[in-house]
Amino acid sequence: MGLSKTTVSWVLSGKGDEKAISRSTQDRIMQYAKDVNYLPNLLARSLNTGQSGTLGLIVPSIADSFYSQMAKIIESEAEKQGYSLMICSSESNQKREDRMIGLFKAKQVDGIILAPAQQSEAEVRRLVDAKYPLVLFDRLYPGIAADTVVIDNSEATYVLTKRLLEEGARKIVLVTTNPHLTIMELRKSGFHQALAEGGIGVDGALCVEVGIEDYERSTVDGLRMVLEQHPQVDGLVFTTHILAIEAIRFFHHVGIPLERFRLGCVHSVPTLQLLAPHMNVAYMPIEEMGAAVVNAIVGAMDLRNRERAAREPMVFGCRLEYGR
Amino acid sequence: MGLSKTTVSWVLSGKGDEKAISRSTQDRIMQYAKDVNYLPNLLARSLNTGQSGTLGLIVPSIADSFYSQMAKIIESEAEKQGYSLMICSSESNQKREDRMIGLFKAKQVDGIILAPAQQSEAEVRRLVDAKYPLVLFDRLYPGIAADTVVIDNSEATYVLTKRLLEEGARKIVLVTTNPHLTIMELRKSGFHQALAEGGIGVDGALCVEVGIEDYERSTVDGLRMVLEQHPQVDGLVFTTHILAIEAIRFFHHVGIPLERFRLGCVHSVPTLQLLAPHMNVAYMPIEEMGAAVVNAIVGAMDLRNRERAAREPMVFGCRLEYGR
DNA sequence: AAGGTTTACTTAACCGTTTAAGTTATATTT
DNA sequence: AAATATAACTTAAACGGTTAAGTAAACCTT
Repeated sequence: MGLSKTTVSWVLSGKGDEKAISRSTQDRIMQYAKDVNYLPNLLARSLNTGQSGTLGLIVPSIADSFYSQMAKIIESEAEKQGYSLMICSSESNQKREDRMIGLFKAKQVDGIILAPAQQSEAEVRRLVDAKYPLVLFDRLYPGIAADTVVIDNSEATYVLTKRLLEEGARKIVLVTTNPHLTIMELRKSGFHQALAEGGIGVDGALCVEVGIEDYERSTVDGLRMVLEQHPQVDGLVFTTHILAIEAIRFFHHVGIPLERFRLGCVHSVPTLQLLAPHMNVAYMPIEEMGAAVVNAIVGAMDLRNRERAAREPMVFGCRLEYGR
Repeated sequence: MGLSKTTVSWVLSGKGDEKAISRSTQDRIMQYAKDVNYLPNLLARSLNTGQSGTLGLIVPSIADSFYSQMAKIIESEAEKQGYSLMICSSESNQKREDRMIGLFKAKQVDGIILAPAQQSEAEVRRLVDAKYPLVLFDRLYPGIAADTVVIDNSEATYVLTKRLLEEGARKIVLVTTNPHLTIMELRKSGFHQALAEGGIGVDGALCVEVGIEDYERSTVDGLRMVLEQHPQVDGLVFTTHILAIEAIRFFHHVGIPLERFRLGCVHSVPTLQLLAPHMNVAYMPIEEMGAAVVNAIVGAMDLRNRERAAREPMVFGCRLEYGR
């Protein structure tokens, strides 16, 4: 074209007027770009500017409806802010997660949004120490000063359990999983608190802890055992929809009518209320949390290398929907 | 360190011996890399090598369980082959999809895996013409010579419909959506063929076409209308699980017992068989399709710029699971 | 008419890698 | 002892952009 790449770069990035490039040259460049379907090489641009315009999202399982919905919201929120999103699924595997964090760093993503697989802190702490823009969600790391977005975990089970008590349940089982996660401890403590306030001793609190691998069998075994030992169980609180579905499957299978139990569940899927119309559900506010996550990561990126105040987790209340 | 970056680059990329770098120097470099937690800048590497080691995946909706499961499989298959995956959700929006294709090209992804939002060919054809490595799935473009992975769409509804006929259904409604998609035409034609072979005139074939936006209302309205006009309907074939779930919700809501109908559905979710135990389901072989997609894209990348034979779509049969 | 501004560009360095093509000192061959 | 090979590196260019600094001509000022 007989023009330096500087001129072309200026024009294409909209600095033509500012840099006093003549109208005719600008038009010529724009026309040519259109003709050859020019697309900038974003790798080159990022290498130069140090910003990739990409956020990384790591979730335990993209096939889980909660995380895939979050991913959807986060992607659209990120797009609004001019960022694109790389999504990876750690499959609840710490090794994979660590590899993915490394990959994201190597690919120079501007910030990482992470719902960690386990409660392990090592890699998370390294990110924080390196002042890498990071937002955690659906997990709590009490000792780590990273922005965090969570639901009010103890409140969710607290309100659900209270509700079951109001409905007349007297012998309630908590069905939970991943007990090493802080969020699950909190869900358990909300359950306990409601029981205590309801005049039911926490000592007698029943709890089925389901292993996350082979949770199908594990749920069935746990339920069978607790129901054998405590036939008078009349309420079930599930800490996640997956457990509720497995339990429903089990009850269908063995022919125990669901109506025998008052039910509560943290989070849900569209079919759950069809399966158990009297299920009380604490819905996670996915849209709000997705927006909060993206706002937080953008904030963290703006403040990169400046001092960040150690912030309190952003805690979102759940929307309660009562079963009939 | 007092060494040229060439030396360092060679050692770090494992060419130390080949390039005759002394053991002590190699050790020193490796040790230093470990000490400073060195991570290569993959942008720079990609800029240089022309390969980003990244595949792009665009699905109509990452929150849809079919696509999120596919995404999960594709990601793990891609990882096996040494590629990482960028996932984007077009939200069934052609503009968004086009933007994402552009973004992927600009980010120099090595290949694009696409389940297009609409039947529109323009952008897809441009990719093919530019010999951009591309694999399509869950969509058919009869005129386009790109690798394609689909289920046997007409077979799926054909077998399901046959099954309903065997079960004694005589007045079967097809509940479908997105009629402009070739895959949906095929599903309809499979339905028609089974009816014809079953001695039921295709002329009398009933079909509810649900709009994809506000499909909840649209499903309800369509079902209500067809049941009013044809009270003797005794079978329903759904071209996707979403429609089946909405229909079940509707029947629950208005108090029509599901058992009145023989049921069939293309694809399913774990809760569907709980909701309707007599639902016959044509399961998409997600693992196989995911592996096929990744193998195809890797093949397309290897052949980049060489002539590619115009290939037939890779058609996968569905696994049928009969309701009880 | 000398000096200053503005217009319309170009040069060159840089981002962090890879890689073809040197370079220098030492070891081996004839 | 001269020629040749090998070991152990270094130099410089390239990938495709961005950007600070430079330049030459045209125009404006006093």
